[in-house]
Amino acid sequence: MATVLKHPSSLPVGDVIGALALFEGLDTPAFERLNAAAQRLNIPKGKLLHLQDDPADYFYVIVQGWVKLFRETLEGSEAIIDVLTSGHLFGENAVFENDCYSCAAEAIEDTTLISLPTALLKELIASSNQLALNMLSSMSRHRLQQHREIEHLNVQNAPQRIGCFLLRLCKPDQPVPVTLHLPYDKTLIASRLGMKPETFSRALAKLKEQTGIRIVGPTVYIDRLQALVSYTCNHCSTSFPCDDLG
Amino acid sequence: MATVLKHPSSLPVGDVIGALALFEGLDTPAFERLNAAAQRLNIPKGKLLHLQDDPADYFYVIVQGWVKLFRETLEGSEAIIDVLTSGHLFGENAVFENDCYSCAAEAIEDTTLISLPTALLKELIASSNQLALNMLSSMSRHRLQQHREIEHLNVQNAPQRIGCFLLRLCKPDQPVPVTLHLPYDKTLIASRLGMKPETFSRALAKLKEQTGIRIVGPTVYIDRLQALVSYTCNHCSTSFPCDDLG
DNA sequence: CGAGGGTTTGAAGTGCATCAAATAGTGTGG
DNA sequence: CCACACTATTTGATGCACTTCAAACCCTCG
Repeated sequence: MATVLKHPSSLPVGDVIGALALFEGLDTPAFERLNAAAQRLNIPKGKLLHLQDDPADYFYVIVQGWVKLFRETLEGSEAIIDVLTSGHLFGENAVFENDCYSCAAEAIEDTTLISLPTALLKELIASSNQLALNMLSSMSRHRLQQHREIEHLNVQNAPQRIGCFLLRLCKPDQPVPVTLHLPYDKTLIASRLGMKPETFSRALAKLKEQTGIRIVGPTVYIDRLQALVSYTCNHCSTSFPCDDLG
Repeated sequence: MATVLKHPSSLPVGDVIGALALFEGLDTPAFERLNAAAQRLNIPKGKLLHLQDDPADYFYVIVQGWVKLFRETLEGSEAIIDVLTSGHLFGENAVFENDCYSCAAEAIEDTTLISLPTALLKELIASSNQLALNMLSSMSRHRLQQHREIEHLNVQNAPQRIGCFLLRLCKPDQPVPVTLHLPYDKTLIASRLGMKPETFSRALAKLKEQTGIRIVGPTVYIDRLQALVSYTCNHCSTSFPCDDLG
């Protein structure tokens, strides 16, 4: 397991925090306090950040890298709840949950985080209505996202879930043909989509055959976007481009 | 389809609103405005309340009855997102979503609702930090609930999902042996748990055989709670009693 | 080159869906 | 109170999708 990160971000902590939608419109004193309490962390791939039900003293902003949130059963099987990257937060809703994390979190790539005390967030939310509103809006987006997740698990089959995953990687203004790079291991994407690695591999092959996409290692070429959309989105209540979390 | 409700609730609108955790600690003027804008609605079973993406002028409090929230695909298959009853709210997060509903809603039993204008909620949230905090706490609970839902779909098989559903119907202090009444149609429970009615029927039979529960029509007797818990909860990260939404 | 993890492929099994039909339950009008 | 219609539920037979177990392949990195 690497201890040296490949691409440590060098942005000042304040800039990262300042760019977050969550802290938009926050008054200067509050912002200063956040800034003073923020710590930058470099986390190697594979490192466990916290377990479910751990006491939550800090929440995190991802500067760069990837983090998976998951729940693990007594039997050892795990369900991935979400996989997050730059600009996303996690652990922040512990504030409303007995101050414990509701999921375990693990860095799945070398990752740079900023940690902030949950106690401070709690205090600031209570005193700043602006911050509370931002938080509400962020939660609401997540909630919508979760609704979609549940729908996907129910109504889409394996190749369609993969198609949907690929489409959500497409930037809205990207020119056809689209070239994508899978953001993390196929095994992990599989788990993220609620299937086994073997199933993922076979389902991807089927998707390729059905929609004419080409796959070279971790790179995917989508020559006919429309073919992918019509194979995938007819089985979903939201159609492409289904705007993802900001 | 009945037009007359069986058990129309007769509680004054103000009492119902006043009892909601969402409006706890709200100041009197705000409360008065809500009260003045509230309307009681008697909805017959089967009535569609709104579709996904409909403009959301009102959100609703369930006084009594059952409402399902769902998403429907172009192909006609539907995914149930949640099934709600007395004291639950729905439609309120449209406030953060372009003022449109993110799910369709349908009364699945004769139901009494109170409708409130989303515009008013939006305004009150912006001016009352207390209300914003209450809303955050409600959303956070829902979010946790959704995480569990995703986990269940991923790691539990059909009989276990049913077992989990039954356990969540048990009141925490209920004496063993427990007697439960299924709150709505088996077909609907099936869909709620992401399976077909035929599968539900067979899975329930299997659960019965495995855990010694007895089933008489819509009534379930749980003689050995522990048997049910151990069959069900070992495959989940949360153990009984997994406190549900308040 | 060789070790180890990620990925693919093959063969066999399981769980759930589907289609079809029987049965039970409920509300209706006579 | 009964016969009927209609819906909810169960049961049976069959098929498909996904999983499981096993082995091969590939790629990276020391």
